[in-house]
Formats: sequence, C-alpha cells, structure tokens
Amino acid sequence: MKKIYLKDIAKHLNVSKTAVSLVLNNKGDENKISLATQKRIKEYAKKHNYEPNQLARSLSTGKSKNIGLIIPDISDTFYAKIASRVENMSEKLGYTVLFSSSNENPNKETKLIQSLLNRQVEGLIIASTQQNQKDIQILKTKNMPFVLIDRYYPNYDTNYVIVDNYGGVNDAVKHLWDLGRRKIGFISLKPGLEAMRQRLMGYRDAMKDFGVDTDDVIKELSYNNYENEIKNAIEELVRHPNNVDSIMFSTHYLAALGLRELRSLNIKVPDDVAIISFDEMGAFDLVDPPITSVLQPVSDIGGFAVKILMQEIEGKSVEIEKRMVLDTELIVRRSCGAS
Amino acid sequence: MKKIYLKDIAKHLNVSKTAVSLVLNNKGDENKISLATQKRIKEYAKKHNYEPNQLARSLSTGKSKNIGLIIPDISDTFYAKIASRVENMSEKLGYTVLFSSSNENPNKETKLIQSLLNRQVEGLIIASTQQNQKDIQILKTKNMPFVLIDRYYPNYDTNYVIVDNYGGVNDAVKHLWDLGRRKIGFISLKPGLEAMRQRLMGYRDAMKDFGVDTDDVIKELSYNNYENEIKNAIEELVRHPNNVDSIMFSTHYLAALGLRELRSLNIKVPDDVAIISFDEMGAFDLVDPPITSVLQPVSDIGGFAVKILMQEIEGKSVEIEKRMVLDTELIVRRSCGAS
DNA sequence: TTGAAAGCGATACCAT
DNA sequence: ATGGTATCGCTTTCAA
Repeated sequence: MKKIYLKDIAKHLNVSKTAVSLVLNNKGDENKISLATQKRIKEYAKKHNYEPNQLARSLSTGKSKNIGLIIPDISDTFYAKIASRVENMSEKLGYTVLFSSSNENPNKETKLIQSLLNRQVEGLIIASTQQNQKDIQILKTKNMPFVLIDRYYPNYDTNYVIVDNYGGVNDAVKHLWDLGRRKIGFISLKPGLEAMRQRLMGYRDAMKDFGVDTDDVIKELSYNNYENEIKNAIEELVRHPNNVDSIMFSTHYLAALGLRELRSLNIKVPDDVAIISFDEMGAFDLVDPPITSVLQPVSDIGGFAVKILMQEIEGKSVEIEKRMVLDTELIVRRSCGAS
Repeated sequence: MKKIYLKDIAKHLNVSKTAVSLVLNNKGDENKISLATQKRIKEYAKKHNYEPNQLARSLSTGKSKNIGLIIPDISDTFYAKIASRVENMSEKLGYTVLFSSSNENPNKETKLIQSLLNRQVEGLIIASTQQNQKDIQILKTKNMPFVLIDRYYPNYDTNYVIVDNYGGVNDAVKHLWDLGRRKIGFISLKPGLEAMRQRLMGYRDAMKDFGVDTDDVIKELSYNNYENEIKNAIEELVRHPNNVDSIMFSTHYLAALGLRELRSLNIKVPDDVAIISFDEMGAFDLVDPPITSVLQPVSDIGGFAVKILMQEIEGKSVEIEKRMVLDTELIVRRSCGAS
C-alpha cells in the first residue's frame, strides 16, 4: 500500500486535480461539481487512504494551522498544566501546538521565536524570560498575533494573561498577620521577572500597612543557585536578630526546599515558623504540615490565552478582553498555623 | 521592514536563486562559488534579515526536521519530564518536537498519529494507550521510524524504551516483607496497559514466593473513575477479613489518593499500614510520612528514545540497542516503616 | 461543471 | 563558477 497523492487520484479518475482538491475540502457543492464525480472521488480517496500533505497545503494556503508555545520549562507542573490546556483547546480548533522551552535563557528564547516563525506558526503564546522586549516588539511590527502569559512587559503594550501576583501575596501575608504572626519573612528569586517583583510588592505593601520594617527579612535568591542559597537564607531569617515567626515563599519549589531546610534545623512548622507558598505542587496537601498555598488558575491562563490568540488569528467579531489579570485563591492549610 | 525571500536576494544581487540557496546553506565552497559572491550574498541576507521558510524547504527536501511525541497527558509530571528531555535533546539535534496528548483515548491516538504523519514528521515517540496495535503496525509498514516508551506491545516487534516494572514492584514488595509486613495489599488500575500488568505480576510473584494468597487484596480500579473507587478499595483492604498491614500502589497518584483516604480513616502510616508508591510526585519526600517510592529513570527514558529514533531516522552507523528495559530504584522513606 | 496552469518558497539537477 | 528550470504536493484563479 504505497503512498497516494492528489494527482494520482485525478489521473486514475480522469478528472482534474482541481476537482479532487475541491471535493476533498468539501467545496464540491459550492463549486457545483456533480454529485456523481464527488462520490467517485471521495470513495477512491477513502479506499486508497489518501491523506493530504499538510506541508504542501500550508505552503499553498499560507496557513500552517500551527501555533507556538514558549515556556521556561515543560517539566514544571505549573507550565505543564498550562501547556495541557493550550494543547487540548487548540487541537479542538484544528491547530497543532509547537512547544518549546526557553530554560529561562533569553538567547534561547530569541532563537525559539525565530525558529517558530520560520515554521510559519500563525501565532504565539509566550511565557517570556522577560529580558527580551526587543523580540516581542519585533513580533508586533511583523503583525504576528501573540499573547504573553504568566509574565508580561509592564511598559509595553501587548495582549497578556497573568495572575494577580500582587494581590495573591498581599492577601496571604495579611492572612498570616491575622493569625497573629508579626515577624513575617519573604523568600523569593532575584528580580528580572515582573511576577516576582509584583509578589515582592504585595508583601512589602502589606507589611507597610502594618507599619513593619522588612529590610532584613527579604531574601532574594539567584535563579541558578537557589538550591544552595536557600539554606543560608532560612538560617538568617530564623535566628537572631530576625527571628521570624513565618515565611512567605514566592513560589512552590522554594517552599518545598524551604520546608526541607526548616526541618533539618528542627524548626517546627507552623508552631515556630508558619509558611505559605505561592502556587503549589501535587502533594502539598499531604505534606507535614499541609502547606497553605496561593493557587493560580492554571487552566484558565492557558484557556484564555488560546481564546485571545484565536481571536487575533481568525479575527472573530466578538471582541474579548485582551489583557487579563486573573485572581488567585488562598487555600488555607495547616502550615500557616490556622485551624 | 517587510519580508524578504530567496528570489528577492537573487534579483537584487543579480545572481541565481541556486547560488543564494547554496551559499546560505553553506554549500558555497563545495560548489565553488566565488568568495566575493558568497560574501555579497551573506551580507545582503543578514542585512535584510532573511529567514528561510521551513515549510517550503521541508516540502522541497522531503525532510521536515520534525518529530512527533504522543503521550497520554502532558500535565502528568512523569510524562512532562520525559517530554522535557525529548525536547531538549531534539532541539540540539536540530529537530522540533510536535507534542500531543492522547488522554488515554485510543481513537484520539489514532487521529494524532495520522495528523502527525500528515505534517510529515520524520519519526515518532509514542507512549501508547496500548489499544492500538493496528496503528503501530501501519507505522511499520510505512517504514516510519518510531520508538515506544513507557508502554509497549509485548507481542509485537518494535523499538522501545521501558522500565522494569516487574522488578521494581517485586523488589518493593520484598522490601515490605523484609520489614516484617505479611499482609500486603495491592492497588492498581485495571489492565489494558502492559506496564500495569507487569507491576501486578511483580507483586503476585513476590507474594507467591512467600506462599501468600492474594486473591482478596488486589484492587484494580477503572481508569476513569479511580478517584471514587479508591475509597472502597482502601476500606476493603484495611478492614476485616483482609486487615492488610501494608499497601503497594501501582502509581503515584493512586498513592497520593490512597494516603488521603487512609488518613481520613484515621489509619496510621506506617504503624498500622505501610505504603509504597510506584513512581513519585514532587513533594513525596515532604509528605507525612515521606513516601517510599520506586523511582523511574525518567530522563533516560526520553533520552534513549531520542537516541534510538535519531539512529533510525539518520541511519547512523553505530548501532545501539533498540529495546531497552531500564532499571528502577527503590527510594526508602518512612512510609514503609523502615528506619 | 470542469480543467489548465500559475503559484506558494525553497532545493537540486543539468547545462553552460 | 553560475544560472535556468523542474520539482515537492497542494490550492486557487480563470477560461472554457
């Protein structure tokens, strides 16, 4: 059973390639091709398992039916879940998703964008390293539809779907305060990412509202060495003169690492130090103690991103909001000392 | 700055498209194109940001530089990690990965395979639903390079990279036995997947070695309703007449669900019931108690799969083993009652 | 209704 | 060394 092409069908049936193409794309009726011919063509195609070459079709139509998704790391559950949603939705709409991971490397991001463009994607969804405004601007000048997710460029006008990082942390910190915690530390990653900056501000502003000075209890770790740096950070926070009674972690893997560290220091959570994590990992509810987390609406991020992108690509009439800031949800568990 | 094509360069420089194509593909020297011309072409191309249309190139060369990856679910950490490895390796080799999730649905798998073939992928890596031997056979008759991962068809001759499911469970169960557990239950998913069958056999054979009857302590849940069924399964195992003192879970999410259930029944782990999980989730070491797990060499699965696939695609001379059964590793933590 | 032919953007063969 | 031209497989315009 060897491969069969459009022209083969045409030849064997003594019709033109045009007819075959039209019929197989269900444009037979509108082009008034006789039902008899249509039937012959369809049957022959089915019988011989004809499958069109999408590359050729794309080249011809100028539509690849591909969209690109660039994320920092597909093995991070947060991005994996977004990717899952993006893929499922796109697939239903007839689009294939080309994933790629930037590993937080701006140069790689640049290359990936270029590579995806070369592959004629019709649009992009990007969780940018945020050190690449240049590339993003290029996309815009090229009129390439795209939407940023998770991270955006605050000074540059684009579509985006992000979460309320500021509010999420702000609420969480206030929650700790309401539970009687007064010396609240904050462990995060060094700036560079707007999301991290927002989370820091959410923390700072909350503390400012309470009139507490935070200079010494904010620890920002570097991106490529946080595994090692967190040990010191935790130690400095919990011992004199800081003696924090609680720590807000700006992201789930920091919270996990931090908890391991607290344990090895024999510090009781939440009795000695309460903790809250921004975002969570699969088993955070099973951890000892279960970790209070600020949940992000992961699926929605992917879902809205696809919706916005499709609107840009296909120019649907119904306009939807193209800048979305989604709410987070505080899931209270024992690690913050509640209940 | 509008888009520029090969022919534009040729025209502006008064050379042929051939020359431009050759030079830009670094075949200038071997085709003895004068250095002067080469330089002109390269400079012009760079200056005007020429980027070749991969679709056109692929159509012309017959090589898409795409490979397809089909997995059940990208949001499952296990597959996400494999995908991550596959992507990183492929990217270095100049290939783009087209991911797609079958959601354990054989029909969707069929469609995905077809869709990827239409997009002219040069090879496939598939974690099959295992209800699709037909499609796999078709791939073979089409001479399409592919390698199965995680799941394979035991009665059908293909390349694959899997783990030693049998041995992994067998060892884990023996470990429980060595710790003094005698009534060991097993919770898994209904057959269909060879991996699950192997895990079951690993358990059965271990128990047979000990001369223990297991008929009543094996619970196989259905794929689409295990969240609900696990409650009963656990209850039946722990209460009279079974009274198991330990449970082996055939996969990480069952272990997580199971632990939640055990807790809500106020059963102490590991004192009353020890547990071991096949595979793990991100925070299993932080759980109360930390969960003993059979680790799979996730990255290697992806890595070897790409290696094998590339060998098939590019026909490298160095032959490597094309059926690999990788070893698992038992990570002993407190949930099994050790230490 | 149907078919011929141009075109999508590249590669590669075959002359010159 | 360089260029003309066929080709990849399909869509689509235009004439018949």
